Amino acid sequence: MKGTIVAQLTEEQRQLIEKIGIFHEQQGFPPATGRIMGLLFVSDKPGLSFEEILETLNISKSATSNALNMLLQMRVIEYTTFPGDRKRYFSVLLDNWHQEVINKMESILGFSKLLRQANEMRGNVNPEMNEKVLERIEFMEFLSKEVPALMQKWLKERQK
Amino acid sequence: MKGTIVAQLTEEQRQLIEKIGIFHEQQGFPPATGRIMGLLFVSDKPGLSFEEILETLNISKSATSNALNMLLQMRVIEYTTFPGDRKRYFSVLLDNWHQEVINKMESILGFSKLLRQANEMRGNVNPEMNEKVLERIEFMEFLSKEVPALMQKWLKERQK
DNA sequence: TCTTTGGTTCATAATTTTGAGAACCAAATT
DNA sequence: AATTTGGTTCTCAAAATTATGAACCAAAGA
Repeated sequence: MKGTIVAQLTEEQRQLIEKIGIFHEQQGFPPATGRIMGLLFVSDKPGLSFEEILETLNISKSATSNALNMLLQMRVIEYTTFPGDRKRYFSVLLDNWHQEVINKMESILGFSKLLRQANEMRGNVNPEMNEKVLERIEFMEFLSKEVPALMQKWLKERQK
Repeated sequence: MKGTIVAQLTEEQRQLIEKIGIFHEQQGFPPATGRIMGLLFVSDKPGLSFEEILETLNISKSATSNALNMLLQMRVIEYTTFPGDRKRYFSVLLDNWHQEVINKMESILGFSKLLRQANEMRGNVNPEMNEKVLERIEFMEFLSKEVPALMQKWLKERQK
């Protein structure tokens, strides 16, 4: 990994990377990890190597390694390889919205199960609260029930 | 605030509070703040005072104050007062799912705007990526467009 | 076999977050 | 006027998170 000179970013690009980074931080990503997402979205290359990422963002090797592995494990990025080239070229995984929505729904459903437990545990001391909590549970369940149909509708709509 | 003896929690309740707390941590709440949400969901009282919260969860006054103010500001809890009683009685805000969904959609829409910028900035060097990113943008926009109708459907469905 | 490449892992430093405890304060009570 | 109540705010310590730099390593190339 010699000191390759990497195409520098414009101020515009830099700013957008930071904004995308901040969005990801708000979703629970560590800063450097969010910035990598920003870079991968902003870059016009089909894939960026470990080295390019590290140099363009000025982060250390270890931070880069950890961040990339985290993003791979979360299935939000992917990489391509080429014969005769040991490098991996990372890019945003763009085909996973389906799975992402499903995961979100599962998380919501998990919470609704906890609320159901809470409702049972509370007994009928406060029926008004039980009812309201139940309403919320049912709304969550309604959402997860409806979402598959919504995704179908989307697929149909953009097919045209 | 004298050393009032507060109804202790069962082990079952304690565990459920922790689970609800962990769910909230995953959504970005600090631990104590998540636990307060757990307590408010599990408790069968219509509202818990500052003192009761602090004593049942064994957290400090300052942590309690900060957490409650944070939750109030996020509009996930509310409080009731009674004439001749200076205390506030805190409870989970249960009527805000509508606003919560709207907020989430706005956040998603904000991200889609960033992606649109990224697409413009990239130009047409990598048309395949542009197209996939655009697809994702449009999916997000589709979601925000469909969600109001979905909420209407929910309202209708549970009216019956 | 020796070196380079493309990373990973480890120890540790810097930063951020979180919470405790004490001081403080205004309104109500004595 | 003094005290109590229901908190808030400040300072600081502990803990957790994030990132650095160096050491390390396996595969490939010279």
